[in-house]
Amino acid sequence: MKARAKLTINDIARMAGVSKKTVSRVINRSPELNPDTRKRVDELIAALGYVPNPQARALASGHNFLIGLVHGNPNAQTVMNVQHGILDALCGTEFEMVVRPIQRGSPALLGDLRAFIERQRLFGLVLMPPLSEDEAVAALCRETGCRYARLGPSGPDAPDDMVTSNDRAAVREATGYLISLGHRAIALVEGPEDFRSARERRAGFEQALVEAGIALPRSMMAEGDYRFETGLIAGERLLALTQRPTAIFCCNDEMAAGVIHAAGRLGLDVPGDLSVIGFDDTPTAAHIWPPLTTVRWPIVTMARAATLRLIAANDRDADSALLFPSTLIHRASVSVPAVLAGMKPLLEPIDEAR
Amino acid sequence: MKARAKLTINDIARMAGVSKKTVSRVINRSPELNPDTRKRVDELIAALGYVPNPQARALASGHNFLIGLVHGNPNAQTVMNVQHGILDALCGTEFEMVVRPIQRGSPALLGDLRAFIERQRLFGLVLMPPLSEDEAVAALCRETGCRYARLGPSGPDAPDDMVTSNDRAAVREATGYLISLGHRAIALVEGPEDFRSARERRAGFEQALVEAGIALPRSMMAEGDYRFETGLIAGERLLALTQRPTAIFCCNDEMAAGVIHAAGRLGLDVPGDLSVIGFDDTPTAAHIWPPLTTVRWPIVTMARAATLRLIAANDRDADSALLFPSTLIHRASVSVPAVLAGMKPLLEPIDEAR
DNA sequence: TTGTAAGCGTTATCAC
DNA sequence: GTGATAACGCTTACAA
Repeated sequence: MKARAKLTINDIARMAGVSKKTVSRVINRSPELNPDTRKRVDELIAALGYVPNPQARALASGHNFLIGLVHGNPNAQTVMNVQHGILDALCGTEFEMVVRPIQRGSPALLGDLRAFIERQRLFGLVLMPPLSEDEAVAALCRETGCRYARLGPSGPDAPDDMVTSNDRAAVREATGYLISLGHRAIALVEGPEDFRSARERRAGFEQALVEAGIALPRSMMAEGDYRFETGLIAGERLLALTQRPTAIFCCNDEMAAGVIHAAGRLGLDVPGDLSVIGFDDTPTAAHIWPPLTTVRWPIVTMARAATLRLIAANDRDADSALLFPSTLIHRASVSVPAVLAGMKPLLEPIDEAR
Repeated sequence: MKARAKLTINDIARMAGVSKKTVSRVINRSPELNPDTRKRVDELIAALGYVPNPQARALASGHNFLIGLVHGNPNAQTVMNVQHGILDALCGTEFEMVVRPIQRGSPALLGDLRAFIERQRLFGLVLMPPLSEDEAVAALCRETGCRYARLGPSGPDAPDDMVTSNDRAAVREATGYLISLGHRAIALVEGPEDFRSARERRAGFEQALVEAGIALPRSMMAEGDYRFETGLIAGERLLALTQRPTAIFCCNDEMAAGVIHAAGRLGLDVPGDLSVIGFDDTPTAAHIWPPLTTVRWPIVTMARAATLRLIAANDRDADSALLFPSTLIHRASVSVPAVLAGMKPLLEPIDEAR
């Protein structure tokens, strides 16, 4: 355990009575090696606690044992969750995570990213939305020889190497749940158009309404950008409608919190006067009053899987799942619409999840 | 701009007609250099877009241009804010940020940390609470020659190289505000004892009560650990008291959200029946209903200042402020106690901050 | 003030 | 299978 910082490959080579190249082969798990030699060197390395110097490896091999996380995501909790997943996967390996925020939509994006990759000699990059949806970024990675793993919602336009969750199906289910409770005047607070997640979630919402034969007037759809403030504004507009919605599906939790906020300002009771469902299951969702019914996207698991795939030496390790299921988390922000309260439920009651 | 990845110090040296050592001196801003030579080389470097290879520098010099963020902090938003501040400071420099979570209280902590520092040859470490309060960690940094910057609340036991905010004074002010509104039955939800912030905040609370001559029975103090759930439990206990508090100060926002949650469950109106103040001004604080009055700790600014201090080449840059003021953010979770409502205010009304 | 030579600790090349 | 020897691109002595 002691003096570990001073041990070099030369020490190991000398003590094992082999050349440094052989030790290098052991370290790098080269297939062409006598099993006995490997075992002997491996044991010596373990006994002495030798750890190869990452800087020297980086210089000699041309790539660093660094996984980059580049994000331009507005949601702090999502970024933290992704970091969590990455670090989970990296724990116990020789890799470290380096984080770099980027200005979404900046013209310098590609240049900065290239400089980042080349300068740090990144081993790989984890891309999260909305960057994961940018084909130019993926192309840059391929060109620079930097591996990458993408995280995002599935969908017809999703690349097939992406680690995904099925947002559309999840929202369809959530909306279907509202319908099953008797809601008919259901509004939607959308996310930003340039996020595939926003488009997928809207598609799921629309699909559920179509299947139930419910019309969706334009007035029942409000734009948002995934931030609280836009949820607040959207909520105030929707709740001022003559035909006020009895339920609102929001494309993420922050905006749902904004809608609940708007309801509070107007003196409306949630869920008595208005049911609300969000998406993401951020901590805020559980901490607001009433607790928010929402869709849980298994982002930590997905980030872990993506990272494992990234650092997998062989393709055998990489054949893990690519699609992770989202689940509806039932809390207190949803109920039967007031006009139906006290009446016989239209359908069987829904079991509480978890 | 092109082929920047291929340029080496040798190319620059040859083209500038100097030795590579001279180029190295230019890169490293060595003071002993002919200004003309420096200018000439500098211009060539700029013209060619040459960027020194960080891996080679790391290997040769023994330290990497990496700033580590080690955290065992339970609050995701705080961690994100610190990352924000660090990256702000690092933007435009040659440094990158590498993040590493640690298991707080783990016996392997010091060993892991040492391995991390030595393996990555970290240039410096940003320490946030509660790690910033651990003298053993600071000692380890000194021993390994890794610079460090500490973030945390000021206080009698705070080291004087720490970048601080004055939690005690801020809480004293916040509590004084409650008292000035007429509250007398004021409860406290504490943070974990091993965080100095928790101790300082309690001290500020107690000080305010003492100054106003208000007794603080043990029953009016509830333990918490900075997480929502403990705030919920504390709130339920405090609100079940025969002498129910009319105001509760919570040592952070998450626990305040828990208390508001508990009030909601009991059918109590906030702020009508209960005023609540939190600490941190996380996004959740603004997003819950009612919006939470809270203390804003300038954590992003502090992290930025700490990082600038860390990477400052000369001490001239490091003489920036060490103490950053916190401010009380007035929102809707506080009002005059119900028993006094409608009566003449005891004091002048308080201006809305911001 | 500047240059020369010797590393830093690995991996790559190409013999054996 | 294994081992000399040369990179990798830079910094640090130590000269000049």
